[in-house]
Amino acid sequence: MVANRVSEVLSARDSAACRVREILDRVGDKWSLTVVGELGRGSRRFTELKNVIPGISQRMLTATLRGLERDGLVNRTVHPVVPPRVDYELTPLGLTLLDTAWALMNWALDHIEEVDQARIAYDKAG
Amino acid sequence: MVANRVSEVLSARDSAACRVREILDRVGDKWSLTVVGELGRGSRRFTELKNVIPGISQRMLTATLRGLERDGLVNRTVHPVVPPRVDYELTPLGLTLLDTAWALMNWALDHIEEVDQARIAYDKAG
DNA sequence: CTGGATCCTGGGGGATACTG
DNA sequence: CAGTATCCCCCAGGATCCAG
Repeated sequence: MVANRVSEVLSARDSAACRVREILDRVGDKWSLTVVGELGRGSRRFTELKNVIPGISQRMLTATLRGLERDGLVNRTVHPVVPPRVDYELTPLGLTLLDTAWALMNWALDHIEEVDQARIAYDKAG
Repeated sequence: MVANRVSEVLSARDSAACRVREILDRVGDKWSLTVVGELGRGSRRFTELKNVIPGISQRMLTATLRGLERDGLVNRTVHPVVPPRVDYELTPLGLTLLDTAWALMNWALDHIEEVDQARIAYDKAG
């Protein structure tokens, strides 16, 4: 439990902490993390992403991709062909997020059971 | 760019992927990550958290702590004294999230500038 | 058939006031 | 001090339609 840079910056209560939270808000939501994780496996088309991410609506996929593109994490490439083809891939900046994104998803994967148990116990006690 | 367990599970399109996203939704939002990060530095009282996390409302702090408690990440201890005193601390499960949470926050901290530049460029081009 | 824009509703989330 | 209750607004996000 080292006191690292994050905790120092956070405890400073300055605007940097606010900015970090702003970035987290963009990059920490489930769809962004999922999309980044999927694109980490390679370039994908819009429909491929939609098919591979069950439960996401077109609207949310579009919005998520736009946000990631705006933040410089994803490149959008339109191929002028018929039928239209749009490829999405991680930028170098996006690649730097990949390990962390996967780490968080791995954590979730590893602890689903424990979280479930905790919820059951909490709801029973409640 | 290794193909790890997460990408395998995600590509399997089974319910596990959905559950992972559910957990991410709870644990990946900015307030939960921020609270976990702060509690990683040690036990905190309600008001201490509120003071140290600028911008959070009582309502959101309460809701965030409740959610983390329900998921077994945070312990809530009420001391029967006047005035009342309530301490929050990470559970062992919560501690397992700490490194990853800090990693994500460190990533945000390290890449604020790049994200800002990307946004400016994107908005200018748009 | 692909990707994007529009419409509309539920609930996330802030501000404020009140309680044990 | 540590919440709960209430009001209210805004937008996340699903359903649907549009363009090429």
